[in-house]
Amino acid sequence: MAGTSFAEKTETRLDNAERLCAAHGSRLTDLRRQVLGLVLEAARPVGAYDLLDGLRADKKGAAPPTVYRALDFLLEEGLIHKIERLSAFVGCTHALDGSHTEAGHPHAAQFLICTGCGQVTELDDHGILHALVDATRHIGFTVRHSTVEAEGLCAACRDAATA
Amino acid sequence: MAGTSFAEKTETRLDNAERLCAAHGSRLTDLRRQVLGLVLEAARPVGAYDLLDGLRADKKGAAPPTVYRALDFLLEEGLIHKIERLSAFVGCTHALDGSHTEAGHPHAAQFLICTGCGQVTELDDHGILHALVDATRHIGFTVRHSTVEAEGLCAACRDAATA
DNA sequence: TCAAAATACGTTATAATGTAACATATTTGA
DNA sequence: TCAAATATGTTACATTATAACGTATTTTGA
Ligand SMILES: [Zn+2]
Ligand SMILES: [Zn+2]
Ligand SMILES: [Zn+2]
Ligand SMILES: [Zn+2]
Repeated sequence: MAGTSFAEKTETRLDNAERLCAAHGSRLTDLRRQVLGLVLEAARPVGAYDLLDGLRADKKGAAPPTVYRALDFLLEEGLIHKIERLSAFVGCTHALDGSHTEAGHPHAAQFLICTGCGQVTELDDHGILHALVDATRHIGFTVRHSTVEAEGLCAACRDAATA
Repeated sequence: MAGTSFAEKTETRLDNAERLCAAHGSRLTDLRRQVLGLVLEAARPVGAYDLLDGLRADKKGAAPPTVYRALDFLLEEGLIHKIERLSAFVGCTHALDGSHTEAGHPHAAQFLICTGCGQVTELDDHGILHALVDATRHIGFTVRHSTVEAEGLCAACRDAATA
């Protein structure tokens, strides 16, 4: 009926997402919920075609527009982010786990991509955003949306490398 | 012989690029010089396949790997940057115009993309980089490379919009 | 100088990512 | 209940990028 079922933790986050959508007057349909679930269950950023494979376990013959439309919706609702350098998607921890029940609108975030283990960490650092706005204001540029992605090594991978 | 010839200003920058390469022990070959010239003459970020079309004016039958290899070289030399959100390339003003004759190695930069006119401005703002490093250090993440791209309106387009 | 090694380029084929366009189904609201 | 809006299915295609292998050129050192 509602397709695949996910781990409990994921279902909790999906329920959070559903509430956020309802609060915006939008609908987290079964399909969108399923795609979001697939994103959340992945330990790492997932590509659109990996999601498509996941979807096909349930809905044979699903085609790219199906997954891209769901992703567009989830991006607009601020439930996921796209990592541009990887052409891949991650759940928004801010919206789905945070105590910020008011969240769910697109927000500025920063992503730390570990080239060792592939993990991506989401930051929501005001200092970075301020520095960006400061630097752009005095040349008259108005920032509407920002992409900040850093590649490097997480603490665990750095320790493993120097050991 | 050396393919297309470019505007004087471009040739000057190409000569700068050639000096930077020589200083690194690498070679700005005719092909690479031509691709860099095409990037520099474009008023805006250029896609790889637009560059390929440009190349074909001179070398009929050129294929994608030709242009991608040249782009890879130019990226490694720090002579151009890739704008991830646009899958397109721009010359590095820092390396090619700057008084920084020591430049030419990849450096952290920030890009302001105007959605009105398509112009891209390169910043080299230490405050942004510091904010990023500060925010990541205390969670043990080591930044190796950063991508910072902001979309919005440049001063001219903002004025035109509010007029 | 000349051959071996390294570097750069040519060529073909294909992978990976993303959309346009139009048909059908479902939901919403008067 | 029926029209409008929203969501999904389906086909075909556009765009971006790379793998693999062969040839040409340049560099290096004997
Ligand atoms: Zn977020
Ligand atoms: Zn790691
Ligand atoms: Zn630069
Ligand atoms: Zn503008």
